[in-house]
Amino acid sequence: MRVDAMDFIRNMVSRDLETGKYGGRVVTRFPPEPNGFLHIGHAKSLCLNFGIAAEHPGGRCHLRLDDTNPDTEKEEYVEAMKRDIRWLGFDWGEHLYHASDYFEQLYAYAMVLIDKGLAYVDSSTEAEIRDRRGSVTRPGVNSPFRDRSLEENRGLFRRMRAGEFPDGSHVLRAKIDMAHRNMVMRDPILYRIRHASHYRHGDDWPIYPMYDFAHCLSDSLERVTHSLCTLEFENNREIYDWLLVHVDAPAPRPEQTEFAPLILDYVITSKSKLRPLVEGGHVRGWDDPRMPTLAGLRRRGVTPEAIRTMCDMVGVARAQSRVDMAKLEFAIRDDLNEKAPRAFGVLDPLKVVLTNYPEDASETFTAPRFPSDGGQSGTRELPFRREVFIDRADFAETPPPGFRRLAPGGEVRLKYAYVIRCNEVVKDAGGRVTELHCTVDPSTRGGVAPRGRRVRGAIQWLEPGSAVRAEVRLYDRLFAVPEPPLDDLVGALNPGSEKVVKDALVEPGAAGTGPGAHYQFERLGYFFADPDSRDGRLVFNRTVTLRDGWARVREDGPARETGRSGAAARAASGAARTRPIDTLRTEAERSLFGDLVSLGASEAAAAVLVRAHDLREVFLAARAEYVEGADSIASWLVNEITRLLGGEGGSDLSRLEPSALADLAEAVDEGDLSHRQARKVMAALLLRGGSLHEARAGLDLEEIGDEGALRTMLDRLINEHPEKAAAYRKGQRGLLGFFVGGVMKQTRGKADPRKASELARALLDDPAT
RNA sequence: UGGCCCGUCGUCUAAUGGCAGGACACCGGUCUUUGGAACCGGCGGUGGUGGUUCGAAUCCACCCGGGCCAACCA
Repeated sequence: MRVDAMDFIRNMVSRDLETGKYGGRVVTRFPPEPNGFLHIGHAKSLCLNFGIAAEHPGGRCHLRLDDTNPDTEKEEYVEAMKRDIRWLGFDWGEHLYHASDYFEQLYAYAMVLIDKGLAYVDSSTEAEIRDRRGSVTRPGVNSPFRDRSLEENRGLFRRMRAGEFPDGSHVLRAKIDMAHRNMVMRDPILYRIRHASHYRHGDDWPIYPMYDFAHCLSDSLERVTHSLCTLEFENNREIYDWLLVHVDAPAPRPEQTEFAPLILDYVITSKSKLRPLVEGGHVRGWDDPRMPTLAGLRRRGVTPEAIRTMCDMVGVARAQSRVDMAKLEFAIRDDLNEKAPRAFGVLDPLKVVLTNYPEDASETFTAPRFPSDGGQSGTRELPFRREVFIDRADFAETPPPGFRRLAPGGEVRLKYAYVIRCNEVVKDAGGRVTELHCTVDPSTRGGVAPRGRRVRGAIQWLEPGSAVRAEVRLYDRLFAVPEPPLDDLVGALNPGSEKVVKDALVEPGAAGTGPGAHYQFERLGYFFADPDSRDGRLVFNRTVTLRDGWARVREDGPARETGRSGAAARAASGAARTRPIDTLRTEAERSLFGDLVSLGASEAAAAVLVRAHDLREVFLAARAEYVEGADSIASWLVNEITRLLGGEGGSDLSRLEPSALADLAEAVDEGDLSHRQARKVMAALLLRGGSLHEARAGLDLEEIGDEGALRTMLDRLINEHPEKAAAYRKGQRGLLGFFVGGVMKQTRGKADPRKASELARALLDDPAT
């Protein structure tokens, strides 16, 4: 299952391929720090990075261990990560890298920065550095070591590398700006001294590069094209680019793009938060089937295909989001439905004596391994005798309305065997049901009901002599609440997240099942043979239950929630009308606002001009040349020009001649130029300056206003889409855009949209026109 | 309190100024030797207020809500 939607990152990659930005190369990377286990959140990144690489001929995805912190990293994590990535279905081929292998080159790059006067050795204490960094609202102050000479910095940094200084005595910092609005840019630390043994390089290095320094340069060294990371690194993009530029990294340089991390309801992925759960014995380990780690998911019985499908379903975007567990569950069931053979399992056995079945008789029924609607085939054997066990949950002494299973005096189908009727309920002294006396209907042998008989319920059963014992572990979500509070995870644990059934029964065919087998125990869910299964002892983990329509009916009481949607509720509460002047805070602003309005600007435009003094000056100058057009001029400035200035194109307000703006506004007001044409002209004016006349001359401003031509196109559209025309006439006004848009498309944007729009409306409203 | 980012059905996500669409969930139906699967149908959304435009989810402004940033972690 592949959901074919191009996300914003794939769009960007396609665009870069078209423009030849990277010479046709597509190189991504997956850069985990080997300090823990990979989890479901990593799966999204894995799918994205490896997915994009696989979608392009020659594309590559590097596996890079980001191992620049010797304190936390271990080889065993590297091995675990490789295993998990392969299991998920991805292959880095020969592209396995380690940031720690770049230490020598990184050191050389640091020297480049020092030589350029862009990095210095700071000998302040950690606390001093922190204090001098300022805060988000307060600028920082320069370190007293900031202006050391090049020689001094070079010497100190060399000695740092030589191991002459103790931990914490010096750091290397970039020299940027201690008052920078972005905290990351306030002279970020590039290197720290750490006399620790690195898992790969032992004691070779007493200094270690920081993430910001190592990451962009590692990307560059590997000639990565698209460096994809999660949203929390947004603020780091600025230092990423700064460093590559200032060390003169070769172009084209890698570029960082951020996407929203995968956050699942009822799940947390923070390694540091998960650790206490493992160490506190709240779970069976990092691979506990309730853990969000890939190892845990695997042990739960979740398949790599299911995880990949879920990632596809979730998509990739920049909006913060929380994903409903139902998506993962859907993906799991969707995959396992095709893969898992069916078997009978009884969790809580209840004895059924078939009083009219001969004491010494027995027979064996054959059941399919997969339902007839599934792809695979095969059969299994089910022995049958006078005594069988059914699940206690499939009997109700006083059945609720709609109950389709066994009840006193009622019938149920023992799947693939017989329809039975319950005649007597036997209880112990405590009133607990101990066995049921039933009779089989011999005419239903094989479980088939004769024509005309409708037996709604069909349940699984097992013959005790042949059934095999198994331990079954029923798993549910680890946490009881969708957003577990990080400060009290233990308190948020779901007490029912694991229920162990020691003496469950499974059908004889499951005997000898080795770890790693998937089953669907009919009507119970999907199960996975745990690694604890050995020496004939069977342990099954419930991966996920089956979708259960009956449970929904039962649990949804009469009071279903029918509250208003969030949006409707919000709309009802807020919604105060705001006038432009109300957005102004000071008296001076309001006074200026009044002046602008009296000069002819609209209130909406005036409120913006009050705040933007550069636009205001252009307004004043242009208005002086076209006084009656003050309103138009203000509007152009506030809407179109602001838009162009905010875009990528390199527009510059200083290039705009006020007189050209005045001329343009006048030309539009007098019908000499359509608004659409004027927008093109405006873009040129902001890019290249000059007069209106010059700008117009350099542009193709052809506009098709010929009614006959427009009419021909519209007639055809209406004839080709009679259902749209009818819907429009029925009140679906939005469809006007379909017809106008069609004309615009056909003319490659050259039709006069106003005329096309008017004509379309006329033709649709009155076909006889 | 500063900077940056983000708000589209309950949830996730499309629509690159031109038909607000898909998936999951939910509801109903058909079918059924799994209250499963499959199939059919339904419900349901552009955070708010103004503005620009022939036309706004998309552009502009303000407001509201959310996230990230002040490790010698990544």
